[in-house]
Amino acid sequence: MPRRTKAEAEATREALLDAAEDVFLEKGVSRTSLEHIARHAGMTRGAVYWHFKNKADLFHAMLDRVKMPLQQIIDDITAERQASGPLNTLRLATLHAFEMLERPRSCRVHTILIHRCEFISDINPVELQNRLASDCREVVRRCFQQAHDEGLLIDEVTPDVATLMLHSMIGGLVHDWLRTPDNYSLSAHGGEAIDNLFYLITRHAQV
Amino acid sequence: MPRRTKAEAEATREALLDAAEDVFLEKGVSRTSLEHIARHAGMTRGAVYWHFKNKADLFHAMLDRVKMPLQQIIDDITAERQASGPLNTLRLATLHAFEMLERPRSCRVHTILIHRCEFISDINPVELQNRLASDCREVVRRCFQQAHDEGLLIDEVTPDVATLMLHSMIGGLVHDWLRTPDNYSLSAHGGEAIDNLFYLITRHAQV
DNA sequence: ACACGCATACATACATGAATGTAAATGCCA
DNA sequence: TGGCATTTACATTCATGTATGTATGCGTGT
Repeated sequence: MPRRTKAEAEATREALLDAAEDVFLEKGVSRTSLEHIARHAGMTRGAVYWHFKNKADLFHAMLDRVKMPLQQIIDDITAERQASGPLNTLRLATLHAFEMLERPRSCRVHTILIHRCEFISDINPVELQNRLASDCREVVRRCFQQAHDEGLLIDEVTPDVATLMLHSMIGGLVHDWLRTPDNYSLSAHGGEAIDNLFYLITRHAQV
Repeated sequence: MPRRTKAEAEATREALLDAAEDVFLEKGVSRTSLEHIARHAGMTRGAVYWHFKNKADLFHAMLDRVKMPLQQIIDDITAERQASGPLNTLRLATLHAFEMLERPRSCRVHTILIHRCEFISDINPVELQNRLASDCREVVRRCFQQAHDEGLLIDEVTPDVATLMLHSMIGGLVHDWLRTPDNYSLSAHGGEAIDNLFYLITRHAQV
């Protein structure tokens, strides 16, 4: 059994995570055995246990390889708050999250999270999503509140309604797209829907 | 083992399906054993196998107990096409689907389908959802096309964009709600978002 | 109405395979 | 040489599907 360098061990760990992405995506998390992941990576099951405590640990490590789209939106909003106005901030943050999500690994991992897993030991993917959704909704609502206070939203749309509409549309676009990510571009289609929504709720100068 | 009457046997079958809903919801489909379902129903595993071929068969029977929200929308649109104008037809169909989804069994079964299962033998829940989504999108798009042809949509919104927005919003609202169905009313919140969307895309008389 | 025999609707037993986690072995390199 | 990063071996549990057992309902004939 050749002893490995640190770099080689790290490469093994990455190979296992890559394999997990592929196999989880293909078979779903529950029906994937650690043996299968190991073989897919050209290793044995012992190597999986050397690097990860169990399937849940492996799953967590896989999730940590990407940033959640809603977390991406929160970060962008927080970072760009003063940059280009609240509505544009929101819009750009959403479009950016779509772009990030279209990266192969992000797409894979999020498909697994949304469509390929139920519970993993003590991990509840639904709660994970819920927490992020709540956080994001709050950040978005504050941004819409600011837009409203600055008179940028049309009168008929409150910050709460705007938040509800944007948030649900993002969720629907992402879930739909993740079901068949090769069929169309999230950025293009999703971006179009989002741009239209912002157009509709934005107060335009009267001419 | 006393032989049961036909009515009793049917009651057993229903009890098993009820148990499946409860246990699948609690533990996810993959991690639920048929033994657990049987016990939950006060039966043994033999009873499950008498009534259902396997877990997939049981799962299918459970799904057949409810109508999918998107199928509900398709049916309503098809049935009410000439009734009250395309936009109102769409709107009412959507609100109706939300109402139906709020029924306890519908809520349970859809939560299981969306958030509690990966693959079940040869069943792919994602494909199931995809097929319905495609069908519904097509029906909705035709309805929006009709509205557009009758000059009911504002100029800036094409039937395709309207379809994309409505469809993704419905999806997002439903997915979000199913994660915490006890926290708020889908009909109320979802209905509000939908009403606002229709308000925004409808051409209003100029005064 | 009653008796009989078959079939049903379960409960229980059996056989098997798969997956997990842990322990022990391995070989190489710092 | 010791220890690391793996491979291999071991022990156990769980879940599945199938086979078998059981007591009664049901249908039919008298």
